[in-house]
Amino acid sequence: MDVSVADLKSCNNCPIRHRAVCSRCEPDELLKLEDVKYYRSFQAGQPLVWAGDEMDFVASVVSGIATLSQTMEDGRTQMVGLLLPSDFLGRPGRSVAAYNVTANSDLTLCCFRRKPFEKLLRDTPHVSQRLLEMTLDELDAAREWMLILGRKTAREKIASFLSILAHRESSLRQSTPENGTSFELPLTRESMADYLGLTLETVSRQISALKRDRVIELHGMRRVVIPEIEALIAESGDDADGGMLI
Amino acid sequence: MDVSVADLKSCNNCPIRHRAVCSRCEPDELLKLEDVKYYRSFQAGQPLVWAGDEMDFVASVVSGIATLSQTMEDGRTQMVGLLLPSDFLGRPGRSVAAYNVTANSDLTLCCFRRKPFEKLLRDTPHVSQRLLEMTLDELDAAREWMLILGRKTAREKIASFLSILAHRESSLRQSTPENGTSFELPLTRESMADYLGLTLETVSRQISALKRDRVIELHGMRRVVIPEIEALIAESGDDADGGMLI
DNA sequence: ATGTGACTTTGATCAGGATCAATTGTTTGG
DNA sequence: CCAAACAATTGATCCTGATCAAAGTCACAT
Repeated sequence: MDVSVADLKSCNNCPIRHRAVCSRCEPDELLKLEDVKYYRSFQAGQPLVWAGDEMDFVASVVSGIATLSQTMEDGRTQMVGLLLPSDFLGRPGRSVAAYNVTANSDLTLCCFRRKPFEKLLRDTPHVSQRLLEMTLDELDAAREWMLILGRKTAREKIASFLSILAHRESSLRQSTPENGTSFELPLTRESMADYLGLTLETVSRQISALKRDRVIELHGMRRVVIPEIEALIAESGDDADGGMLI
Repeated sequence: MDVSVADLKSCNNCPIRHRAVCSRCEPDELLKLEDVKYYRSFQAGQPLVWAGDEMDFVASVVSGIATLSQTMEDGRTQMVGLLLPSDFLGRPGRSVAAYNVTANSDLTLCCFRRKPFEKLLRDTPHVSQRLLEMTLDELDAAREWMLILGRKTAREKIASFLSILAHRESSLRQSTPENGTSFELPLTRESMADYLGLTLETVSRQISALKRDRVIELHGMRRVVIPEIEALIAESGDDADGGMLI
């Protein structure tokens, strides 16, 4: 799924064209966007912005995974956002980053200079409407996440996270999760811990426990197979299906 | 701070006029809003909507406090939103409520029928721009809240919550929190527990502990006095000041 | 192949908060 | 003024997940 920068001169064959903040744009609006856009790439693990930094751009994630996180003085870290391809980074109207942003894999961003983008936001309703929609989706995801953080047990947290990933995996194929679905874990144990408000040891133990109980299979350390999606959802503590956060 | 429905026929003397979703509207836009608006009042404790219900309106909170919460089958509850006067309830483009909404005090809403409001959103940029801004603020608040839920100790959670309230209290007076600030707790111990991902017993114990340690004073069960705001913030685990969520 | 460093697993112990249970305090309405 | 319902406090005990520690696995460069 790697996308080389060379492929991206034009928006026409952009892989996130149909979901990103620009998805509703008419051809003439796209032209205005192209004027202020540029691509940047980052290596896995690289910090992108620190909370408090000046940030003179906003961006769409083109490929790879970025995370937003907050850190307390003593080092405790909580992830507060997971940015996947087509997700939007930055806040119009604010020039100072509120969170640490890290490239969790090799990452390509489609950046827009902030000032011109803000003008566009005022002038082209298709952009601001899409951004509103995306922000509302993110808010829903954040609220689902709050239930996970505040009320779920460690096992339920892991099962919820895995069923979110399974759901997203199958939604890429425009289907619903089915038995035998498999995917790569996009995060290390430590990042999962920061996502779920756990320690990395607890994450590891609970993954081992789910494996022992035959709820999941592990092939290598990263590839997960879900033999029975219903069983996983049952472990997540959700009645229907573990929230379609992402 | 009670507002009788009779006072509100016109938007001109509306108490939330300057902060609500309508705050950027021109007089002619306000007229369109007035066409589709109506007021509803609820008593303290009354459930307003259940997750899954049809919801044919969106609304601004005029006075009182409403909460959004999610419940698991076994009854575990997590509050995911706290709606204060001027906050917006409901999601344009979605007719089914995603959360339980409860009136936590006597409550007055300024409701808009959903369909006409959505049309307005498309036609009047001032409304959609303001809604985007409010949604981004809510997302920031949700992310601050995620740090509290995922990584803070019970004592830090209570201290964070109290310093948020202190901050909001003094922001009503357009100042920063100062020593001797006092305010009423707007929630019961149980609601605080649902907010913070704790049990009501732990909430009670930690409030008692903060009182014992002279970080706060309690006058009656609900009125809190903060003798030294810095001391409270230090207990919250935040470096600067415990997040200006609300 | 060997070593290095990052990542992961597993074990032993501890502590913070949950749970269960009993009182006490506060409103409300008769 | 008292009963009843609700809200809050406090105590005793238990258990989940954190912490401290060690060893195992993997990818990769030399």
